[in-house]
Amino acid sequence: MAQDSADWNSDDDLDLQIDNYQSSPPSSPPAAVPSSDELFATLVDMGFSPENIARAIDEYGPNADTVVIIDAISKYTVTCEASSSKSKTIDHFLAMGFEEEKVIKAIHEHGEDNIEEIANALISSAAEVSPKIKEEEDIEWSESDDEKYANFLSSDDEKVSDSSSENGNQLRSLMNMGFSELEASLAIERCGTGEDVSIADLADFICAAQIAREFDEFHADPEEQKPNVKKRRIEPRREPRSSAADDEPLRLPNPMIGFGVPNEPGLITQRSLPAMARMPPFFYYENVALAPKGVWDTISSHLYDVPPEFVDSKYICAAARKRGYVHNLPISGRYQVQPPPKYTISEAFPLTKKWWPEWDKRTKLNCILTVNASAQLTNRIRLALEPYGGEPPESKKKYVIEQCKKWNLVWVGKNKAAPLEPDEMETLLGFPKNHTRGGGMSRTERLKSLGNSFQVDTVAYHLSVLKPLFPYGINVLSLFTGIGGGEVALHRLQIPMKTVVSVEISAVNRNILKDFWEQTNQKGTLIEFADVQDLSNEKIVELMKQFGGFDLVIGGSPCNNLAGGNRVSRSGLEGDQSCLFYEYCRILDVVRETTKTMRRS
DNA sequence: GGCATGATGATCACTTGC
DNA sequence: GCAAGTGATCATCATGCC
Repeated sequence: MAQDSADWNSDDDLDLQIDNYQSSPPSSPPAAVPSSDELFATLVDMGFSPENIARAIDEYGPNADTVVIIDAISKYTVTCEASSSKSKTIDHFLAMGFEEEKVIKAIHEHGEDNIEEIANALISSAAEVSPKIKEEEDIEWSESDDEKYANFLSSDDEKVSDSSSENGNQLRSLMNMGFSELEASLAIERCGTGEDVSIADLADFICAAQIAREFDEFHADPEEQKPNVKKRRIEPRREPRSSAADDEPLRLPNPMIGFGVPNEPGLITQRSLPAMARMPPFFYYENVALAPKGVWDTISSHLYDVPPEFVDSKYICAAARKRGYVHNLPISGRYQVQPPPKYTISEAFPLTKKWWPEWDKRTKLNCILTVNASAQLTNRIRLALEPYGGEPPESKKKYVIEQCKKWNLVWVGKNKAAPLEPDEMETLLGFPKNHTRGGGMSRTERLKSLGNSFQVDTVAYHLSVLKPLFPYGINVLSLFTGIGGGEVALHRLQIPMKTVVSVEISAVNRNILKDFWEQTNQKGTLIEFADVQDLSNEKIVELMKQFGGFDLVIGGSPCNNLAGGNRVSRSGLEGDQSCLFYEYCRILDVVRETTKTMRRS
């Protein structure tokens, strides 16, 4: 089928296509080197404390390499967690947002044990500074919170407006500490006022409320998110949950848009990661959303309790693809790779419009699978429709629509519905046209590999936050690489790949990635391995020492035993292929531990 | 031997009707 | 609230043709 001439990968010449998408700037192109403000905001979004970020930037300078900054923050965090040398009192007040210098001074003046006096001194000090109004951030509040806040304002107007009241003082004090008025008011409303409730308790309450939103920002019942006043800012790592019985099983969101997708409302730009998930490297794991019950609970529990981000790619491109992504990437500052994917079938394949019957209401295709309809089906549909001109009976329409949805057919002639060609699938999935062509791949193998691949635009949208963090390039460990969806995404984002260590069992898929690497004139190093089970811990450490560690561990383990289409062996994570998920966990753990060791030395 | 083709349900989430 | 119906799903395997 001919393609829209404006399509980003529609040129026949592969080199030209590559040039096309290399040179296309992103819609909101980030600076090559992030400003200190951008860096600060991104690191806050990653879950690092503002105090540690400021400390690291102060120590190494605003132009220091991002990796150095993260490294320094990690060290502070480790030190903080271990409470080895730094006073817990200092940590306590640093976590509340006070400046370290003033905290130390207050402790010196009032003694380390006199918490209340230290707090009062710091608050007085903060009040002397000219008021700095912090803009309302994207904090999710339930309707009941809004209602309570409104009631609070209406019923306690006098208290709030009375500058001499305890309530008003506490409100102002909390706002001076950088909390929003809404946060401060809710804390006062829920904790009460008086001598038995200190500013420190209120600040702790707000911090605890932020922690309480760590998990399941989408799914959790607000009633179940009552924060614990005594909850600490940094939680110890929880042991993997042995069964889903302890917690409510993960549920798929509707609409399935994760933390938000371009062109759709409901964007979320803040989340708090479990403490154990915050340390480097970044990881990004993908698999089918519609896995057997309990599978995603298991996956999440083995990946540091990070809740999956479920996204259906139909909200980004013209084909559905329901997937879960577990990652520790920032979610603020995402942008869509350019040019954006075609959003509907008619936009993706404009020539089909001419033949598309009015009674076929589809605007999106279903998920691209690993098998395709036979050419014979096109003939059967033609024979079913031809006797009726343009208006077949309902029974025929129903049969044809059913087959079209089942096999993802598009209209390419009068009464002629045909399966997608591999290059059309490449377009839908965000790959360069002919990406899977050659390399010794048969048509059947192309279909299988494409059916198993990432939707590049979706993955690129998630990975786009790495662009300002790695202006000088990134080291990637790519597990279950397939045809290189992650690498194509990074390339389309124009994030230089310094090193890619790829592990992929299929020889033809490895050839595809190698071809892509050469065709796109990558300057970095590509190393390919065949089997994750052969990638020993020692080898991983050796590679990391050779290349200076990995910044990103990306991959989607086999879904064969999870996918709904498997009628033979849908046996879950313990299946012959899908059990390789545990290899991803093993390797990620080794990378994390080695990263920690390397950065301490 | 390589490849295309077609037959083979189960599971899950969601909708609908009562 | 519950049961039945509906639709979607990164698949596997045997068979026949070239």
